[in-house]
Amino acid sequence: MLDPKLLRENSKHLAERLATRGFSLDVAHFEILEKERRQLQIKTQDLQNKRNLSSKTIGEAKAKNQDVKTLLEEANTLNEELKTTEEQLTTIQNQLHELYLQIPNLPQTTVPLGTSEKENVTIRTVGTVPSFSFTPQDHVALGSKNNAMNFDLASKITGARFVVLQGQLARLQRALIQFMLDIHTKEHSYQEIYTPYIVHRDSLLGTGQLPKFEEDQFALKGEHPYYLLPTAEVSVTNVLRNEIIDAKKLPLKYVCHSPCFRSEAGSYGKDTRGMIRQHQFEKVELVQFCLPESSYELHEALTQHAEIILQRLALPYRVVALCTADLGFSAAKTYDLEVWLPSQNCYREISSCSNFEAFQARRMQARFRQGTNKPELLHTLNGSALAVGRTLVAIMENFQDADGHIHLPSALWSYMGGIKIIT
RNA sequence: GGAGAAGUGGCUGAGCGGUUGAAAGCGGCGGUCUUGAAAACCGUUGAGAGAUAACUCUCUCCCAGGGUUCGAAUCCCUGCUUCUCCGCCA
Repeated sequence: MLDPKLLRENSKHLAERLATRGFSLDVAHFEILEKERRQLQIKTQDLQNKRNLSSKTIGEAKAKNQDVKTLLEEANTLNEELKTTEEQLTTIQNQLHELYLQIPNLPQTTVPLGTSEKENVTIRTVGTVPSFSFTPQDHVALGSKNNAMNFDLASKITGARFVVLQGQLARLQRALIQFMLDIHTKEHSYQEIYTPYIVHRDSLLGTGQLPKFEEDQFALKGEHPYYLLPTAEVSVTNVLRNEIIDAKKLPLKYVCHSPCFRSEAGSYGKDTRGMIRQHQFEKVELVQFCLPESSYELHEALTQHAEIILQRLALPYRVVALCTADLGFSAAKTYDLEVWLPSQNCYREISSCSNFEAFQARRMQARFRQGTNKPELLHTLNGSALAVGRTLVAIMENFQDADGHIHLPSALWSYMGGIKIIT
């Protein structure tokens, strides 16, 4: 959510900045609502004040055993007017709140302008793309050996866009999770955290998945409006919802492994083959809470933390700054990490590292306090480090040999019980 | 799943339906004292919103949402959470 004050004072300017990311704000409509809200609020508060005073008078009169009949009649008339005014105010406040929830974050000033993902800017390219003396297979073909990666089996159990991993591939996925968690906890000093995989509406509202992206979520049937976790960003960021934390404790850094569930509505026909786009996948997520003045510095650092995983795994990748048009709803700035996939002969997203500034914190009322100052909104950051399923795919495809064996990067050997090659 | 109890400020904890935004204690902050610290003493100390050029003033908030009432932290209903007991269970 944007700062309502800022929006009121600068609606035209903000509308221009929002337009760069393809969002059109109806300034006229907004200003009408705001004007109405303001008038109704003043009127309501005035009537409430009168009501409070009159009640006090009645109390005092009663204490002196005076007759309060006329006072009561006056109070009743006042209350009728107050009631309708309050209802009008509530209606308009709700309308405004709905509107606020629909407005995406402002792109930060360094975000490249663009009208489509084609205008994303590559910041750096790391590692060398492998060259093969044979035609490399994709992970689906590689994984079909011994049924180690089995999509038919998954669809028998559940349906399309799920996978069953068996044997050494299942182990490799587990090894990757451990490997990533170890690096972030030991080398980057993140606190490991385990959270529920089911969340309620308020959590999704807090991080910005709702109300706009309802169709991307898996909603659970039952008496509670529960959803499957689309990313640990949701559960971990909401740790500080409605909290005021001591500035001395900042930055707060969490790492969380979780499965992620996405309905992938609207992506029919996209990446239908293989493990790239699934309804369920594993991810290791980094989340940070920090002071506003340090969020951009920490955003760079967090991106580095994700990059280090790719480097240790010897995977070729590039870092891309998303342009205004490609920015996610809640993000002010995002770097995507894209890993090389030989079968597709291109780089594919494996991580997304974003600075949300105060956008999520305002929705969540996540604040900090410095000394005895007034509470202020935190800045939140997060990034995948990494998407585990896609990392598995990248390892299989980049490190295959002519026989279809996978030569594991040395960083994983100890996590695989000494296994260096998956045959 | 069944039966009970409870949810008040950073924490502990009072609070007959009417100057209670809320006693008291702890903690925090400022001060006195002290070479310094501790102790003691004094003062101060919630959040959000609106009006105003400003001093200030007003409104809302005692888990959440409804209701009763001129007036609700206090009464009623629903939900959520926590605790205790029973049942079931990885």
